[in-house]
Amino acid sequence: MSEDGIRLSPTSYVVLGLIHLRGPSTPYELESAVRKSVEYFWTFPHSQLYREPDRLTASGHLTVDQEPGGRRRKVFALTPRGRSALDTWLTRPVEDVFEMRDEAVLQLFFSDQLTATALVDLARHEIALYQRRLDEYERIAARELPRHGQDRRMAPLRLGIKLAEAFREFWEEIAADPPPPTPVPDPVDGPPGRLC
Amino acid sequence: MSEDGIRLSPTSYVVLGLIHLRGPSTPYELESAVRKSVEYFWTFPHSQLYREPDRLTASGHLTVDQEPGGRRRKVFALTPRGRSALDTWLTRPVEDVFEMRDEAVLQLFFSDQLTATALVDLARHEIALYQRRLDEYERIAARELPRHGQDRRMAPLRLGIKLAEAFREFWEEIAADPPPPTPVPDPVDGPPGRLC
DNA sequence: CGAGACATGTAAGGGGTTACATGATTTA
DNA sequence: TAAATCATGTAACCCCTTACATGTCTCG
Repeated sequence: MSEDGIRLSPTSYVVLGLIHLRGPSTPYELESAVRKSVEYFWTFPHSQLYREPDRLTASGHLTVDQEPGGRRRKVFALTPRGRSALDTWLTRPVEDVFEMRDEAVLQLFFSDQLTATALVDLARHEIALYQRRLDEYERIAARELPRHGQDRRMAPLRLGIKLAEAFREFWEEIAADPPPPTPVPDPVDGPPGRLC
Repeated sequence: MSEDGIRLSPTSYVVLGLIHLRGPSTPYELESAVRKSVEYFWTFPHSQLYREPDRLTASGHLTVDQEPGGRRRKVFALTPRGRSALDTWLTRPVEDVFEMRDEAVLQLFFSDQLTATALVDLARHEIALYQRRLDEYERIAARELPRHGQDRRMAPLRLGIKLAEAFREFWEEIAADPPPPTPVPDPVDGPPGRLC
């Protein structure tokens, strides 16, 4: 897709974007920037922040400058090509919408042989998780509000809160009124059910 | 984690779960079952539905029976071990909550140099995507309602609708009232902003 | 100056996506 | 019976995760 070689994944753009915001950075600095920024909606382990800049350097999107002694840190900087890749991406409409890909939801889908109480247990567990998640979000929001107010950097956080609330409400409904399992299909009459 | 060898991913449980629901199945049948069931919240390409059963067979969770002639289809069936893995998974609390991992949200986060109108374009695009998604969900819901009513197999769909609505509303707010870019930090006073 | 924390990487393996490739059935 | 479609798989690559491994600073 890109003229030469590598494919740029969202991870690539996180790296390019953060270096653009911060200026030349070491992987370690990127890691801490991630922790302070996108981590709440896009996590990754630190090893990626060492590997991905190398890839982007090989493809000409970054340059690297390594300290000769001491910690031999690698400082990565944007090249014009990297900058332009970032700009292009920013205005390219994304075709994929979200996917739930939520393991607990998968369990629910396949939960036919679970008793109602077991299901309620799962739901309560999820409620607790989302409540905790919401608490984290609120803490971040409170911390960032004075600096970021309602600017663009805050918007994803508002979305995160919206979504976590939706999940929590969903599981609360399940816990309050656990839906019955799907009746076992009678092989005699009618075609097999659609949602199986 | 499992006693011998392989790690079971959510994909593995989709395969185990569907075979449990349908009985012995070929990958092709699994594919069509996926299309009719979990696909709307957990997609995968058909190649996985050929590879994953092989893995699960190697680990003793499935057995395979291949037709000698014709299409030489492989029919996979649950073993007791596969069945028990499924049961265990069903009651194991999931520790991971959802992650947005939404590329458009990432764009928004890094959209500082975008004009308000360009941002509105992105938002409108997203609104259209989610509207389409919602239409699909409503179509599925209408189709399945008579058979599945309010049972467990329908619950994920309700969640999907809730979430897609949350996304759509979010982008509608962005489009109606595009937030300002984050002010460029003044390097003179104060530490660098948290959300960068 | 020793211990712990901070900082910086590498290696291996796996799961998933993309792409390729071909056999079998149906239909015109 | 040829074309189109349905059906069935394989191969390669790549990103990501997990795990390992080590060096450097800082503070008591």
